[in-house]
Amino acid sequence: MNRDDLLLKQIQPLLDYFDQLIPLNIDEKLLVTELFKPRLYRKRQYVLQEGDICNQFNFIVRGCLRMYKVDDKGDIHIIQFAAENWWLSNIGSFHDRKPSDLNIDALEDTMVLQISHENLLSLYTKAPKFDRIFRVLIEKSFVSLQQRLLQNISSTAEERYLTFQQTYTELSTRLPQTQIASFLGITPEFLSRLRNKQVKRKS
Amino acid sequence: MNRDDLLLKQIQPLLDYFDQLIPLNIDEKLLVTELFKPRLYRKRQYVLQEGDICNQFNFIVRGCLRMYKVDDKGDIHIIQFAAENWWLSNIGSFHDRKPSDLNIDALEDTMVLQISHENLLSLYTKAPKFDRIFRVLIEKSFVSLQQRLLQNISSTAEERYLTFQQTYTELSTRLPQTQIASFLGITPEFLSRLRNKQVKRKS
DNA sequence: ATCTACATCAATACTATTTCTTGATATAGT
DNA sequence: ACTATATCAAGAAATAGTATTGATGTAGAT
Repeated sequence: MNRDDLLLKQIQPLLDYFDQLIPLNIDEKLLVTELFKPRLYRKRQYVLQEGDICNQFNFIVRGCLRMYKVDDKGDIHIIQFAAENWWLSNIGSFHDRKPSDLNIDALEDTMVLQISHENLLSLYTKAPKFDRIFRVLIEKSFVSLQQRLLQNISSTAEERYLTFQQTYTELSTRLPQTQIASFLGITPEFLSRLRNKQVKRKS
Repeated sequence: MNRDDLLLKQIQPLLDYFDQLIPLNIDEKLLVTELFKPRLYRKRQYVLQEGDICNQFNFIVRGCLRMYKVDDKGDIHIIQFAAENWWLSNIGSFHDRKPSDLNIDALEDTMVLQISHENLLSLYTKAPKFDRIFRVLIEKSFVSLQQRLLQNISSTAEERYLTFQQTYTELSTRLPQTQIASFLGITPEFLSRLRNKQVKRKS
């Protein structure tokens, strides 16, 4: 397999993703292949560190990232997980070119396809279809964020955990409970007790 | 503690380091505080990746970095370790602004203070004393590099290991043997046998 | 005032990952 | 042939990460 084939194989999941939203023509596919770069992050590695400007828009090919805020007490609050075929970046920092107050790091070894701010602008210019694609994609993220907020203001931890299990079935078994707890906004101990209750109820 | 105090506390080890070489006046200290940025790298995280231009000069506050070359076979050869109060960067790449053929990554969670190429030039211009400081500091690195080379062309693996133990007593217990082996240019297995021999000889 | 939904702390248990050791066998240079 | 070293594979040991449990505490709702 030569260099081009390898690159194509790495980019394929992203092309598939776009194609499913809105079919691409060959020129658009070529553009994507040019402008997105594959990159491997290893477990625990930072993708974005507080204080830096978020310069990449990330599409996850495999693995899992988390975006979180560290509060004054030093506690971590996970805003979002992103696994296969999800997008993640600090959109605020990315668009306004201002230092990020959030961190992104890898919960597993993670392969992403990333496009820089500059290249994304150039993509929009050269192929306006991507304006639409990225609008759709951000709307999707927006909706799931809204649901999460709603959940948070209206439900107990137990209900939130249940919803999490239903919405992200795979993640709920794949990720360490500590991470899920931090996502739900409870302590790992309490989550452990909730799960215990679940198990007992079933038997 | 407010933001400025925090920053000052983080920068202090570097100010102390400079002060010990050549005392700084208040303006110079202020410059250092402005131009060096603290940054945390996590274990295994890249500080510099082959192909990128080395844009930072790093002072290690705590933790440990390694700089290494990956050869055609994919084997790793460690050129330098750098722990507390040492400097590390790919000077060739840094000065000539050309892609690095070496990698730097973190063996432990590591806090560095780093100055960008641009800011270092500006530091030299604004406070020429730093020309002297950085000359001295590079001379020190140069000397230890020379000694290492001499060792390598003139000694057996066993002798090299002994010298390593004497020169970097702490590192020789702190770092995994795999890393030390790669630094000495032998296999971890062989290092294990050398150590075994040492232990037996003592008893 | 007490009940519910959570938190905190500490100890322990469990699991996975990393690191080290050992034996067997091979090779290149003196 | 001997010495210094490598390679490969298996297993042991050490460390780090994750989960569970008990005891105790607290704020807000009823």
